[in-house]
Amino acid sequence: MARRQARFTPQDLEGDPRLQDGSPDLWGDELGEVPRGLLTSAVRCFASNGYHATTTRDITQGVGLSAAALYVHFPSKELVLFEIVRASHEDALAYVRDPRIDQAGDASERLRAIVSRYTAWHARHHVAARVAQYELSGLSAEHYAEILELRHATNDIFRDAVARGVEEGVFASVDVNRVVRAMLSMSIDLIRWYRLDGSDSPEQLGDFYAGLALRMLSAG
Amino acid sequence: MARRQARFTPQDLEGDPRLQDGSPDLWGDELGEVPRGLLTSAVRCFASNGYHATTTRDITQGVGLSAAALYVHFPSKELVLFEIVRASHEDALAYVRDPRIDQAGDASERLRAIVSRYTAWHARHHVAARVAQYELSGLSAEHYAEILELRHATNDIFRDAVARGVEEGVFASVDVNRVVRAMLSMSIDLIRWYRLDGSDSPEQLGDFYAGLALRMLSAG
Amino acid sequence: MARRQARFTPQDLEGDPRLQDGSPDLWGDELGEVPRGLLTSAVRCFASNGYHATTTRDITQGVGLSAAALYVHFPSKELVLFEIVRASHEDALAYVRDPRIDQAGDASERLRAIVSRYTAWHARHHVAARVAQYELSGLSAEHYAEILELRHATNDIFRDAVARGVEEGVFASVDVNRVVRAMLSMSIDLIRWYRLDGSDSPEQLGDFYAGLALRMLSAG
Amino acid sequence: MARRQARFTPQDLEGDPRLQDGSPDLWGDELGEVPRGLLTSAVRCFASNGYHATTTRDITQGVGLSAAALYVHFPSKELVLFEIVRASHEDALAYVRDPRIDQAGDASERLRAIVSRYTAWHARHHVAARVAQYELSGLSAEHYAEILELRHATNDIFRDAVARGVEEGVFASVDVNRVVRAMLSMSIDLIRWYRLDGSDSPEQLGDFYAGLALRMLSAG
DNA sequence: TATGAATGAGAGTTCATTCAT
DNA sequence: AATGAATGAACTCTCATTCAT
Repeated sequence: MARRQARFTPQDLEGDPRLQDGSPDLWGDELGEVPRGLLTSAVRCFASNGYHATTTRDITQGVGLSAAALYVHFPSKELVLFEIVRASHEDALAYVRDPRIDQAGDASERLRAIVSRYTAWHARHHVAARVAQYELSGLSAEHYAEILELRHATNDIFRDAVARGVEEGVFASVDVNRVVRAMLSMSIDLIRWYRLDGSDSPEQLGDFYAGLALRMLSAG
Repeated sequence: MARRQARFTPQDLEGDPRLQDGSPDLWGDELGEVPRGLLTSAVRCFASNGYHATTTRDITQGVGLSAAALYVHFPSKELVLFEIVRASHEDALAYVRDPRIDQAGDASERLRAIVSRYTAWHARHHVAARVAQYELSGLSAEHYAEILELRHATNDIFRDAVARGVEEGVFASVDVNRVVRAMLSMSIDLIRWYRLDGSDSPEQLGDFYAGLALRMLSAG
Repeated sequence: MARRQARFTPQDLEGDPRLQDGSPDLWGDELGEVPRGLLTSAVRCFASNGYHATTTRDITQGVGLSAAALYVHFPSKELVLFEIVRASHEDALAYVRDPRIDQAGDASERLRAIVSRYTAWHARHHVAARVAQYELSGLSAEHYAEILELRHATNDIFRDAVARGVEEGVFASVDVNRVVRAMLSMSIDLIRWYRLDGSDSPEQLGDFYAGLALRMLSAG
Repeated sequence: MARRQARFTPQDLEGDPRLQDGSPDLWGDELGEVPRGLLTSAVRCFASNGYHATTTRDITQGVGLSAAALYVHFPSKELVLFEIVRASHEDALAYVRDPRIDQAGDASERLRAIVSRYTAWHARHHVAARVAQYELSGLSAEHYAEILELRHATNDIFRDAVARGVEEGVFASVDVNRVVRAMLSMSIDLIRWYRLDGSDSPEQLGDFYAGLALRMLSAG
C-alpha cells in the first residue's frame, strides 16, 4: 500500500507563526490542558492532511502521548473533529453576532462591522477554519446537521444586514442572496491562502474586504 | 473500526442533473470509454466523500467493474486523482486564456470576460472543481507542484487584466493582489454551494460576478 | 471493531431472584465486604458473558467502583476467576463429602444422598457453577491443574458409591465409569438451563435426579 | 498485559485423532476448499480457547493464510461462529429427525433410536458441538434467536417420543419435561469429556445411553 | 483504600495493490 | 480486458494493568 505521501508531522508547524501569534485557541479554561493540547494538535493535523488522512497516532504524537491516550479524553476521533468544527462555527457566529454591532450607526456601518469581523475571524483562525469548512464530510449525519444550523444562523446575519440596507435605500437594489453569497465566499475562501505572517493582519484584511463589500452595494 | 458514515454510492447521483446536463466531461475522445467512465465515477466519489474516504472499489462500482479493473487503466489511485485535478486546472485555464478575450475591447470588457468565464467554468464543473480545489493534499509532492504552476498561470491572467486596467486609468487605483484574490475567491468558493438545478445558470452567475468585480474596481 | 453484542451490565440481574434468594455466597466472613462484592459481580459477568468478554470495568461497575479498584483487592483478573472456580469446586466437593452421608444406611441411600446433594448444589449455585464448569480455559495452566484435582476427588466419590453398591450386589452389574459419567452429566448440565424461579427447587430436582440415578442401577 | 495463557495454536491438534478419524465435516461440497478449511480451523480454535480468546489470525494461521484472507470468505468473525453453530444444530437436528425413525416399531424403539443417534452425533462431532453449545454468547442477538429455534425443534422431538410412550403405556408415567431434560443433559454434556480415541465409539456410547434412557422410563 | 490518567500490546477490520487465470 | 483471491500494512479502538496522588 502506498497510501500516504508527505505525511504531516506535528513538528512541521513547530516555530510556525501561524498558531503561535497569540491567537487565543477556541477552548476556554473549562477544558483541561491535555484535551486542549489534543484539540490543538488535531486542528493542525486535520488542516494539513485532512481528517481521513490523519491518524489518532498523529494527533497524540503532537502532544507526546500514546495513541490510546486520545480515548481517555475523547470517545472517538469523529468527536474530536466535531468539537473542532462546532467550536469554530460557534466562535465565528458569536464574533459577528456581537450586540454592539447592532447598535452601531447606519446600515453601512453595520455591514462594514460584520464583514470585517467575519473576515478577520477567518484570517486569525484560518487553520481551524479550514477544518470547519472543508472536513465536514468526516462528520456523522447528526453532527453534520447540527453544524448546518450554525451556518444558517451566520448566513442570516449577513442577509439581514444587506436586506435592511437595501430597504433603507442605503444600498443599491441588489439581489440579496447572490450578493451575500459572494461576500461570504470572499471571507471564507481566504483560508485557502491566508498566512498570518503575510503582509496583511486579520484586521487589515477585514477592513479591505468590508470596503469591497460596500462597493458591491454602492448605487450606480 | 467505525470509519465511515453515510458512504456515497454512485447511484446517489443517478438522475441528478448536476452531471447530466450536457456539460462536456473533461476528457476528449482520445480516452477509451471505460477509463472515461472510471474518471467520471472517481470525480463523483472524490467530490462527495473526499479522496481518502473513497476506495478503489467505490470508484469501480460506479461503472460496474471489480476493484482490480482500475489497475488495468490507471497505475494507481493517486494518478486517477492527479488526472482529474490536472485536467480540471488545464481546462479552466484554457477557458480564461481564450485568445479572443485578449483582442476584445477595453480593460473592462476583458476583465468582464475573464471573471465571467472563470465563474461559469466553476459553476458548470463544480463537482470536478471541488476535487481540483479541495483534494490537493492527496497528491504526491511532484504532482502537487505541477498543479501549483497551473494555478499561478491562472492567477497571472487575472492579475494582468486588473493591472492593465489600473495602468490605463480605467480602474481605480487598487491593491492589485488583494483585489485579485477576492475575485478568485468569489469564483472558486461557489463550488461549495452551487447546484446546476438552482436558479442561476453558470453563465448568469458569471455575468453577475463579473459585475461585482467591476464594481470593486470602480473609481469611487 | 465490533466485538461485542448485547453486553451484560450488572443491572440486568437486579431484582433477578437467581442470586437473591438467600443462597449463601461462597465466601465466608473472612473476606471483606468489597472483595466479596467484586467476586459476586464477577460471577454474574463471567456467567453471562464469559471470562474473556468481561472487562475489569464490567466487574467493578457492579459494585460502583473504578476499574483500578479491582487491583486493590486482587492481583489480576485471572485470579478473580481462579478464586471463583476454586471456591465453587471446593464447596461442591465439601457438600457431597459430608461425613454424615458415609454413615448413612445402605448403598442406595448413600448414592441417593450424593446425587441429590450434588444436583441441588449445582441448581442452587447454577450461576457460579457455570463459571466453574465452562470458563476453565481462562485459567493459567497451574490453576487449571489445581482444579482438575478437585474434580477428580468429586468423581471418585461418585465412583466409590456406585462401585460399592455393585460389589454389594445392591446395584446391577454396570460399567461403573460409564454410569458415573452419565450421572455427573445430568447433575452438571442442568446449569445450562436451570432457573431458581422455575418450578423445581434445588432439593426437588436433587430428589428427582437421585431417583433417575437409582433406576439406572436397578437390576432388570 | 498478561491476557493469554497457553494460547492454542493449530499445531496442537496436528496428529490429534479427534478431527482426523474420518468424521465428515459439516459442510458439503457447495463450499469451496478454502472456506471449509477456515471453518475447520475456527472450530478447533473456538473449541479449545473459546470464541473471544480466538483471534482472526489464529483461525487463518490454521490454513496458512494471512488474517485478511478471512474477510475474502466471511464478512466477520461473528459470522464464522454463526455458521459453525448453525450448521451443527441443523446437522444434529436432521440426524434425529430421520424419517426412518418414525416408522420404526414401538415407542421404546423410537426413543432408543433418537437417544442413541443424538448421543452418537455429539460424540462424533464433539469438537464442533462444544462450540455450538458453549459459545452462544458470542452470537449477535438475531443469530442467537435463530439458534434457539433449532434447539426447541430438537427438544420437541425428544418430548414427543417420551410423551407418546407414556400415553401408550409403554413408559412409566413420568414428568416428561424433567425426564427429557435429563436425557438431553446426558447426551450433550459428554462433549465436555469425550475423546474419539477413548474406549467407546460414538455408536457404542449412543447404545449405552439409550439403555439408560429406557431404564429411566421403565415402570417400577 | 480508591482513582483518573496513561499505555503497550493487541483486536477486528479495511484497503490499495498484485497476480494467476 | 477483467477478476477473484490474496496480502502487508495500516487503522480505530479496547483492555488489563500500573502508578502518582
